[in-house]
Amino acid sequence: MRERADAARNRQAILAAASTLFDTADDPLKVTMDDVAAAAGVGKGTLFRRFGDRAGLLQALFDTRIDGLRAAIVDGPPPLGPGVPPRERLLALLDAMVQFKLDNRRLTRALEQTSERASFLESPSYLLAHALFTDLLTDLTGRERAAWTAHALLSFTRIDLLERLLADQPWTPERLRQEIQDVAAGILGPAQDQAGR
Amino acid sequence: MRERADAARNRQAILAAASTLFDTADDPLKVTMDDVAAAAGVGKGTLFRRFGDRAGLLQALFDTRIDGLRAAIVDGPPPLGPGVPPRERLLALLDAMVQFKLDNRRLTRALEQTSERASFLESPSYLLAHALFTDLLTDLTGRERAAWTAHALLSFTRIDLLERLLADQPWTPERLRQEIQDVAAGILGPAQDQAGR
DNA sequence: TTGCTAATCGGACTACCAGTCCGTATCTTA
DNA sequence: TAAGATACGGACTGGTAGTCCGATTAGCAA
Repeated sequence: MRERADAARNRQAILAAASTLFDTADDPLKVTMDDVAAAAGVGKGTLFRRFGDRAGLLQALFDTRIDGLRAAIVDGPPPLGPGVPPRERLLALLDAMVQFKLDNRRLTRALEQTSERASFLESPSYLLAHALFTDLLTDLTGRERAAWTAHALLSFTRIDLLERLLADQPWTPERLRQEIQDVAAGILGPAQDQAGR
Repeated sequence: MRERADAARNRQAILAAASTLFDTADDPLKVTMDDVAAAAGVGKGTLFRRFGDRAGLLQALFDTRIDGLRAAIVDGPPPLGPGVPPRERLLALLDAMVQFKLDNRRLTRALEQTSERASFLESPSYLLAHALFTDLLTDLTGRERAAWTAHALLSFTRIDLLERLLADQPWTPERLRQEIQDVAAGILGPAQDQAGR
């Protein structure tokens, strides 16, 4: 059955209000569900009925924002899309993820630090990224090492680490991205194709 | 002025009780400060006066446990102690840290997931490890890249990542440690001197 | 031993927040 | 337009970190 008109309207109002709140707040962890409900002009019950819990709301917000990137990866043009040599594609994907998280840093922080129990290592977006990375890595490092190497690369994109680095004086986003690329390139091995290891 | 006898006694009682509680609990995040106070046979006020807050208690516990490792690093024998070539020492240190965190996994989990505001990236033990790693890396990768590379290596030791991997069927602690060593070796670049060891 | 003072004790109390509940209001469809 | 299904909202619950302050006790001097 379709969602009732008022329900759909409220869903949008909540997403819009939450989007602004989390982006604006200095500390997104301090944005409460009451804040969101109030800003959306909606009761608390409505908020929870729509999104289940805090993590659900954050994931929904994150999903709408990351959709463009996901599309670009699934069937976009190079270097993110399919049909690119694994090594290049992995580096491009990693860079795109870093960029995305920095562009959405407050929301990302809220998301990665909210889910305590099922850490963000279990979240749909992480699982998806890990599956894709593992697949691409299988060609480069062999099946054995692919899974762990994928985790290793993804661990560079944790928002607390990224933000911590940017808080240090000499780091700019550009320099950070470049260094991540360098280290990642080291993990992937020399550019020349070497069969297995 | 020295700490009063009853205060010192209570500090020990609290540390002992908390140690047991955090190690025993399935989910150390569910151990409350009330639990600790009750188990130690002490009032809540006493607990907070001694350790400031939850993070302070956890850090104090962690510090007592890690002290042996710290001593081994500062002036112990090879391969952890000083006087070892940077590359070897870094790999040994990394492995020791992984091992330590796994041996103390519940406490480590409580610690790394408790400090929300000042994430564990600001904790004394992380800062110490990062400083040491950066120093050793300066010889290997140059000053420029040392700081970031240190973060990259340390990101492999996050307890949620380690535990997540161990939860997957095929991973044993030994295999995990070996894979971490392999990837870390890749980051550090090929060994300069003779092959094999 | 006795008495004095400052440090310490303990548990009731506050503040805060995620998530629930249920009587009321609104939408949908026939 | 009326009935039933769905959604609304905000008062309420439960649970936790951290505070407060009157009662207690250690440490010390006489």
